[in-house]
Order: sequence, then structure tokens, then C-alpha cells
Amino acid sequence: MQGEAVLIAGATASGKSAAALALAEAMGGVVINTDSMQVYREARILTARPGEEEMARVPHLLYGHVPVSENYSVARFVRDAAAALKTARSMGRVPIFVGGTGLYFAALTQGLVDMPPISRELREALRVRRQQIGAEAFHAALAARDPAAAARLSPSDTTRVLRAYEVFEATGRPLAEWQEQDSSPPLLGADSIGVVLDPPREDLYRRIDARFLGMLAAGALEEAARLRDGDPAQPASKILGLRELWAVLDGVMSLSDATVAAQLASRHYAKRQMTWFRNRMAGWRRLNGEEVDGFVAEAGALGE
RNA sequence: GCCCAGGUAGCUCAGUUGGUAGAGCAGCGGACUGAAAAUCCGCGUGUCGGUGGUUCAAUUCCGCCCCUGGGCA
Repeated sequence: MQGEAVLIAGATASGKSAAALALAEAMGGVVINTDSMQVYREARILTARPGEEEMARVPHLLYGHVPVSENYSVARFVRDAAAALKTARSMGRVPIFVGGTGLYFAALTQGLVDMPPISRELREALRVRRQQIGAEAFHAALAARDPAAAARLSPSDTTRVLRAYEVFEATGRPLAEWQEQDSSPPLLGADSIGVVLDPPREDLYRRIDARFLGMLAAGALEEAARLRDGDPAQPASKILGLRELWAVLDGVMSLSDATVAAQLASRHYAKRQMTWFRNRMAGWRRLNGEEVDGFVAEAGALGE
């Protein structure tokens, strides 16, 4: 079974790393990161990346392998994931993809079309332009080039409006046209088993709050201080809690206010993740807190 | 005990010259294809503190009571 793999998705703090580790030990697997932020080397604490001991117990791939100064992306993830799959197979181990980034799972199982890269200069120029002329005018300009994209995007949808614009500008073709092309996903969904860790919401929110406190105790503030030199436009600066801890370091926010704000931001994020998992991974098996151990035992038996 | 200011959505508050009320935040739902821990869209009925009165009609006016601040004693 060439494509056989286990996919474990779950909201932040839902306990997926521990589940993946247990499963990897039970079935002889290799854990492959499917999270957009845990790839960043210098941000171990704030991204809740597995620690040394966990990583030593079972092979882990794509964790902390990128410096925060780089711009990681879905495209890079797809390439990295394909390579990681090969590695897992050459080791004779079952690949276990774990993470909370819905888009990465989608790219993994549905593929990402091959598109020419867009220069940093163009992207920056467009970003500046949008800022100058305003969201409405920029959206109108997009409508003149790629009406279909403009029609389905809200002018305030910064990320997507910019993306559609830059694609048209760089390639002369609308984004949707590119996306119609066939793409071969690294993983064929049919060969894999996907589960969503789905604890009761109140439990999850409680865990999120507690976890941030744990991060602080583990040195999150110091880690945030070390991450300050980075360019604020870098993807890594989006790590939850960073913004708030920087405000503390700048003396414009108390640590307790920052804690509350960071916990809230994480809860909001978790809610968005749950929406994705519920609607985009409808066929995946959902496991509440108690069902995880049973799943690990069951899947572990399969691996033998 | 007296005086003043408040008591309106989970929280902070706005408002109704009398025709049963609305913002922000929280919360909830949704979108999502190369920055996705990002970005965006949608959802607001609540004994308007309680109780009597005036009125066709009271959350709005009047009386009394309760609660919370602050002041005077």
C-alpha cells in the first residue's frame, strides 16, 4: 500500500501531538508535522512544538527545520511533505501526519497546482499600492483585471485580494484558471485514514488557557524577546501570543492583560480550525477526548 | 440615617422629549488552494432592578422598596 498514512487533525491544544506520539510508538510510525508554525526553529515554546524527549522516542519530520527569517508556505510544505513521505517509506515506517493547519491537509490530499513563483518585489509593491489607494480602489483595480476573483472576494479580504492580483499581474492569467489545472497530491486520500481530535469545546478552551500559562512558565516571554529582530511581515510573526508578549516587552501591556489577550486569540483560532475540520473534513472520523486511546490501540494493532 | 450618581444582552455602556431598545467586546455559524496560528463574511428578545400609580400605552413620568458606587454624618 503505497500511500498508506494516518492523518491526525485537531484544534490547537486538542492533544494531537501526544496522540501522534503514542500512535507512532504503537505502530512503528514516523510523525510528520502538518502545522504551519511548528516548522519554525526558534519558536519552540510558543508553537507548542514537541520537545527533545518526545522527538527522541520516535522519528519526527518537518519540525523546526526552517529559520523564522524564511517565509514558509503551503507550497513548500507540499514539497517537504512529499520528501518526508519518501523518507518514512525508506525507513519502513508508517507516516503519521499531525497538525492543525487545514490548508496543509487539503494540499496534502488534494494537491496544489504548479504555479510560477511570484517575486518578493511584486508582492511588496502591490501591498504598498493597496495601502496607498485603499482597499476599495484596489479591489476595483482587481475587478478590471480578474473580474471573477473580484466578484467572490470582499475588498477587505487583504490576503486573497492581494494574492489574486499578484497572480494576474505576474502571469497574465486569472487565479481561478490556474487552479483548474490538475495537480497530483502527495497523498491519495483513499489510501489514508484521517481522524479529527474533537474534545468538547469547554474542555478545549480550558486547555488553551492553561497551556498559555504553561508556555509562560517555560520561558515564552524570553523566547518572544529572541524573536523580536525578525521582520514583522514574516509569517513567523503571526505566531499566536507573540504580538501580545512583544507589547509586554515594550512596556505597553501588562503581562496579565497579554495573557488574557493571547488566550483569547488562541480560542478564536481554535474555533476557526473547528469550522474547517467540521466542514472540509466531513468524512474524517472524529474522536472526543476519551476515544483517542481506543483509536491508538486499534490502529497500533493494524500496524503489526 | 441623609444626599448624589447608577441599576438596560454574558461584559462595558448608549438610547427611548411615553408607542416594549442598540453598539463594542465576548459567544455562535460560515468561507477558505502558494503569508492560513493568516484573511474575511454573517448572526443581537433582553421580566430595560422590584413593585404600586398616572396613562389608550411605561423601560421612559411619579411613589415606595431593594442593590451597587461615592459623599455627608
